[in-house]
Amino acid sequence: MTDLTSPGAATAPTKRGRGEKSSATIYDIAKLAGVNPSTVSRALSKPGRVSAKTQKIIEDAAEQLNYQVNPFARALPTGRTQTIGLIVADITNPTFFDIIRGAETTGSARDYTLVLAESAESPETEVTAARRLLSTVDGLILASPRMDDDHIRALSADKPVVVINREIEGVPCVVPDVNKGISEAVRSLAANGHQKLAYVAGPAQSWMTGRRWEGVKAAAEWSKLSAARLESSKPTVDGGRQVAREVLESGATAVITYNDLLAIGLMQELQAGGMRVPDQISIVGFDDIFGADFTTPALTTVRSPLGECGTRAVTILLDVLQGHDAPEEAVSVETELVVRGSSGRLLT
Amino acid sequence: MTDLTSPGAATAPTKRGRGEKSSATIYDIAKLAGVNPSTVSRALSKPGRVSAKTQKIIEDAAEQLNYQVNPFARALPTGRTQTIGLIVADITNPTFFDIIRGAETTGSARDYTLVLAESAESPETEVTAARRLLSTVDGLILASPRMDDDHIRALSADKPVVVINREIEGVPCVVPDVNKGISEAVRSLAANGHQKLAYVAGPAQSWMTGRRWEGVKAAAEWSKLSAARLESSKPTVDGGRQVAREVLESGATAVITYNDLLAIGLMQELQAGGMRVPDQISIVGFDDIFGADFTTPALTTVRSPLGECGTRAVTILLDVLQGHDAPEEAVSVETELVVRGSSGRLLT
DNA sequence: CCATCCTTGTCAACCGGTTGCCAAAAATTG
DNA sequence: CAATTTTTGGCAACCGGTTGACAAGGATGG
Repeated sequence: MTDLTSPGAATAPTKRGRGEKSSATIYDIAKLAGVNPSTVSRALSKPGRVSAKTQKIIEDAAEQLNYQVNPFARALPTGRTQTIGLIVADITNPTFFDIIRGAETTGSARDYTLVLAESAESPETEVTAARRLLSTVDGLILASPRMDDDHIRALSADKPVVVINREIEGVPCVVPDVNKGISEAVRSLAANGHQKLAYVAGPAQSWMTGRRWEGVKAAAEWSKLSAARLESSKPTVDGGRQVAREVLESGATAVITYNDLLAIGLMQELQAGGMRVPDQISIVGFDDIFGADFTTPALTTVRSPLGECGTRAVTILLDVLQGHDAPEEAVSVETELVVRGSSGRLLT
Repeated sequence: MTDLTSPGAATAPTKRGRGEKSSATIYDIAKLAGVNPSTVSRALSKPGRVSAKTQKIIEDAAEQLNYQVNPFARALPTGRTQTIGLIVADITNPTFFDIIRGAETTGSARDYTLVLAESAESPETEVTAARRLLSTVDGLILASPRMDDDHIRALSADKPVVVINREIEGVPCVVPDVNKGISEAVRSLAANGHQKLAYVAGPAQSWMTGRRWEGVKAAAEWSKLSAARLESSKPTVDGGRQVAREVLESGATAVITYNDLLAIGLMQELQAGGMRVPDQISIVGFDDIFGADFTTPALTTVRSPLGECGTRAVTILLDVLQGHDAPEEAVSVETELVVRGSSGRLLT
């Protein structure tokens, strides 16, 4: 365990005259070990470039001085910062929590630090934030970016960029393959006697909302169900409540929503209006966010492995940084239906 | 809007021979403006040190070259990075989501970038992460830290540190004042005819769990209720389910839990066992996390303004960085009872 | 035993800013 | 108009590493 209490009082680095504790530099080590600073640099970062003997001496000295590289001094000539940036559209949206966590954990395991920024759903803010981050990180991950393809390609030309939840020609992407999960959902609904399906769409600028609708449409066709597309005002609990009336009017007995928040809001509003879920209407959400199982009944949902998306994105990014090639095709991660209580047999 | 497409082809900075786009330096600007690099540096960072005329010339040149400072080059001599670190105990714990968001938003507004790390509830990991971050950020925020006071003080001696959700002598802290919220909760329960109260505690190493218990005990005494303390295995939904039996056996008709997750798990388990909430038992959570209103009935809870904690912590940190003094006392933010459906009159 | 090659450490330049010190230029004052 | 003070810009050192070029030292081979 790192010992924080001993500032190495014996052979203090002593740089600033005052009592300030400043960390040791490679020059301090060099002096202590009796070699040239550049040798220290090599010993510490170029394995094999220095004889085992000197290596040992230098490492001991470094240890004794409690040396830590100054990341900025290193970054200046090399450009490498051991840092990756992550930009999410909305920090409050739980969809991103898992992505953040996956990215942080994976990065951390490979000694990279995560730098986080939010675009607040604004394409302009996103571009600005991306530009700002790009200069200080080794690579960038964009989760559900709102800016247009060209901007992303421009960033990508500068430094490695990986995109989550969207496919962009020429940029490595990690995208949940919605088809599997959706067909499971639709098949399950069909098996339970449903015939009229509704899809509640998300925001127009989200690439995913269209993708999911296509999946639903195709699966419904295959299972010989009818499918109607309804629009929501915003992809939140509130938005879900607001679309409830439309859902009822559509006559659908099963609803798949763009995301879980919509599903939860919709369910709350329908239940408040006296509808029984799932007896009278089945509701299936999307993503399996935190809290999806807090509802009564618990929400059936198509799980997107968001955490894995974060993990994969970081992995790809770090691989690219190490000189590997990025996957040509978008990397797809599997989705699956999680059956809970909000969907089931129709009991009219 | 930032124009990403024009790399300034006309007067390209031209540094690396190859087609690589490297951004312009102050030397490029100096040449273009016909002044010394140091003058450029001053014009760009020391307002007033340079005559208005030269200032203008330099700014124009910078604009034309699409100049951006190199943060590392600046950080090297100054130590300033325009960056703050945030360490949370558990990224998956929704309690921290709001803190993260508050911190990111506030920092961003004052042109600071947020660097995020997780300790995975381990004191050792936390110390390591803190050490690693500390060297690259201007200041550090520790949310519900798990390491001991001395380690925190050691960090604090190095660079400004602000702690959230814990009080430590000599370190600026932001702590929700639980008393107001708790007394509201207990008074409300007493008014609803409850007499036996139980408190479900959280993890022992959490400073907050004790604090909350004391609040509950004091408020119960004041309102002439009995209060029993029960232990949970872990502060999660699962932990809540596991403690349900004990709660029943305690004979309490009202429960206050260390956090919302426990409350939600507890409620699910009790309901699964046939108990009616709130008719037979009232449940009050803590924090008002995302999803607390997804349950049926929606959870009554003592809201901790976590987002505000993040905001306040960043504000204090940046103030300190600007030379202001840190508040002597721990800054306390108000908690309040949010009455929803899970608490109410006892109907036996 | 000397020529040759490989290993290993040193020198010095460089990354891109910041800043103390000084002198030239401008402004103020008598 | 000269003397003095205040601005303003330039010089050069420095932050703490990295790295190409090179030479000294050691091992190997003929």
